[in-house]
Amino acid sequence: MSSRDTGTEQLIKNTAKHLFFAEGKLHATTQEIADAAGVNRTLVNYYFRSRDILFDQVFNEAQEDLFQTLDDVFESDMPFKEKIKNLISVFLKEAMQFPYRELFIITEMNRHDVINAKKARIQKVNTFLEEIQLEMDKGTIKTMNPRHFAINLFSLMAYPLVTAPLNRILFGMNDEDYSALMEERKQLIFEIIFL
Amino acid sequence: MSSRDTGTEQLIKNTAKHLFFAEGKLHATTQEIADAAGVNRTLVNYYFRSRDILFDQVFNEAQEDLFQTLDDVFESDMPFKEKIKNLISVFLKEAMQFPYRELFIITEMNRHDVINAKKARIQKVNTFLEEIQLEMDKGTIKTMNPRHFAINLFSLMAYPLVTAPLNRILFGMNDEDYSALMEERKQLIFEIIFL
DNA sequence: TTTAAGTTTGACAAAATTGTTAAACAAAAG
DNA sequence: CTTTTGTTTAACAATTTTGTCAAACTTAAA
Repeated sequence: MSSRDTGTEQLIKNTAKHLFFAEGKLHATTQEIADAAGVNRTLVNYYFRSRDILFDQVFNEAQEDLFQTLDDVFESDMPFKEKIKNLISVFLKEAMQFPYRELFIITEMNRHDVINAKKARIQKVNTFLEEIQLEMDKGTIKTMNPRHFAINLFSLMAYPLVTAPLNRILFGMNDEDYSALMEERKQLIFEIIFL
Repeated sequence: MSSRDTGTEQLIKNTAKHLFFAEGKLHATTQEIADAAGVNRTLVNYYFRSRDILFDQVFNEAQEDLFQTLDDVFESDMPFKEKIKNLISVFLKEAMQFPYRELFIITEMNRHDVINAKKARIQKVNTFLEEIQLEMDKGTIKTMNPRHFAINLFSLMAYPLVTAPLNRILFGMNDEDYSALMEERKQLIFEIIFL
């Protein structure tokens, strides 16, 4: 860090994340980011050199944050059911704040050409899948390809928040009502996934 | 139509839809669209006047197509379970071809300021919700807010296709394997939703 | 208080994207 | 064949977005 830190660099980055992940403004311009942050646009270049570099940083941190959250949950020493309950609680909380984070990751992957994950990452996923398989063997959850279990879990958590603007309209609900509906899902998803 | 139809207008629109809905290139430029269609860029202006108008048309048609698909399924005269089986089959097929269509709708809604649905549309949704409620009363499906049932259903169908690029990497699967996994879901989702 | 280093700003330049126009072209109608 | 009408193209213009730079500013250290 430099000798004098005004927090502007973080402010810009956080504002960008808010526009991308929270508001779903997936193609915000540097001007829009600067305006939202209340700073001069050239500061984006001063701190990040270019728009692309800012995007890359946000992209990488989004991935790291997501993986960190999942790792924290899975490397904790709990019985499987507890882990899942915890995962739902933690993930849904983050997803309610940043519903479009995964979407941003996906669309950025589509813009460039798809990257491949680190071996360590894939290993962790496999460990999770094995843990799921173990539960199936125990009979706690319905038998299927463990990937389906993981896919189901994340679909049930993430998608309703992505489609919130559309759902609110179709269901005739305001923000508050819809949030309440999402809260209910913590319990509901757990019940669907097990049993 | 005009006296001489070269099909170029449709070609441009279809190519745009393919970039947006199939490839997830949610912010393709007119040049990228023209290139993908193999036509001169100015034809986009000739046929659509402006980029915005093209986007608006694609947006409206995406919504119409989505709703039409759902209406066709729900206004058909079948028992509930059959309808759902049919919905899964039809929707998943479309979603495999155009995984990002709903996403495009959502992000366009976020770019402008959210529109409100026609009353007729909301009425149809309510009819569907009532039908779900009826099934719950009959005991065919787990009792919950019918909106959850609808949300669960669409989440399980749509999200795995949206996150395909990420999932393929994390699960170490190629396109073919992942498609096979998605095929399996037709049956799987049905089993999760009922019971 | 002067200096030095980082920060912020506005003016400007460059690049990317979109839109316009006139002319060339192609095909159907007269 | 000529005319008419719709289509396509290339050159150009306008706009939007991004990037650069020097000067002004601010604060900490000398």
